[in-house]
Amino acid sequence: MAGVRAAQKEKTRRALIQAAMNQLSAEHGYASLSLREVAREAGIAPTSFYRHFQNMEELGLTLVDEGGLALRQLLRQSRQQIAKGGSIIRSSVTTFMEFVANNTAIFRLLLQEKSGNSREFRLAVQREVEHFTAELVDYLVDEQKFDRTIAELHADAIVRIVFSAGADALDASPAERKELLETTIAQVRIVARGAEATRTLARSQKS
Amino acid sequence: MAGVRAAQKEKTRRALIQAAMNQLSAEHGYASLSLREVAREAGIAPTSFYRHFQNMEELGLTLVDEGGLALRQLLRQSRQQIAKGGSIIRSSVTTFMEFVANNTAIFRLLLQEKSGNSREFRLAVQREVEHFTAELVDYLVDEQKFDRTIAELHADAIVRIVFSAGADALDASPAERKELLETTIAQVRIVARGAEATRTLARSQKS
DNA sequence: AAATTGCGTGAACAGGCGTTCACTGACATA
DNA sequence: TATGTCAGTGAACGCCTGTTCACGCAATTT
Repeated sequence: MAGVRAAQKEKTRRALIQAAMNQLSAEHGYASLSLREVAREAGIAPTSFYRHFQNMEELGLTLVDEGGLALRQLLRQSRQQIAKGGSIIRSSVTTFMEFVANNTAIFRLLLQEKSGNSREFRLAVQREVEHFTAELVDYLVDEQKFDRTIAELHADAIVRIVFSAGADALDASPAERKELLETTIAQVRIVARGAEATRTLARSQKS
Repeated sequence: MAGVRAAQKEKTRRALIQAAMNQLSAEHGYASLSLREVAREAGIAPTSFYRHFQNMEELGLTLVDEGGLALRQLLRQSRQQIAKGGSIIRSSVTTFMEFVANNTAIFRLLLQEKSGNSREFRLAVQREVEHFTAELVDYLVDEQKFDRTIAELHADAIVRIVFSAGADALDASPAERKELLETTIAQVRIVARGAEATRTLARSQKS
């Protein structure tokens, strides 16, 4: 009843997930990931893989899920920093970029599969990103009193810019990353100013 | 001296490129593209492949080159239409989205390899995108009299947004694409307004 | 204590892969 | 007309792949 058995199973499951993570890199993407190699790295026989996942695809979707979870944790972390005061934009973008730097493999997976081969994968990643955007929209509506229509455009634009910059950061040196960070912050500010101007415009047309 | 031989060689070379294009799809990405399958579709023996390319990688880079070239030509064409009058932003974004809709395979390749496995690929795609951005910067500086610093931020932000929207368009239905187009146009306008506001701000600080 | 469950195994399979090699035969050159 | 070039070939290679199967054996249940 101690569940020694179940614990051992979970342990090898984690080993498989970790092995897959380790094998993911810039040169060796998910598509060219083999069941046998993953099993080898996890230290089990290829056949045992099937005790835990039906497919490599199922493993992959698990990775995407875990990546999304990590991203959401990041968001929460970022919001706490905002509460302490300081520039909302700077602290959010900085946190995001730190995540990218510290979780290269998982972010690369998310990006790859965002425009990747499997429809199910793409939808899974898209869901994660939408979640991200939705929280930003709520923030803009609640805290900054934007119209929902403008806030949606605004948030979507920011997410697109920041994710795209994150992608570039993967290949960048620390110095380049620093520059990329500042550029991105400046761009997000431009969008914020543009959204503000658009709001003013809408108001003047309304009256 | 008629060059019958050279013509035939070029023809099979094109057949190989076309075959690779045909095999590229949402489900079957470049990474899982096999020399033998490409040769089969091109109607030649696997061994003959080596008469034209040293690697699959070399073929892939050719695809990226051709894709980028096509995209740039299209946009230049679009800019000529602009000269005839009409909204710069609308016509550019529309042209871009039409390209994406009509060249799904090649655009998907560009996106995949932008965050893909091979460093050389990534750099090749990055070069294409930078080329793209550079042309936009020049336009903003020459025609719209922006400072180069602001123009660079501005152009980079636009390219990030538009490419990201293009990626989403790949999976979208015609109706969704229409909506995506309008959203993107609105976002680009927001960025334009933000850049304008930023320029005004910079001027008032200077004086 | 006996019976059952289920994770991990090693052998075996058919099939795909990239790449080499010596060769053919149509075209180009002299 | 004789000679050379070179795109295309088919067989063969060693290697890696996903998946099946029956089996052992420790944890669990009865």
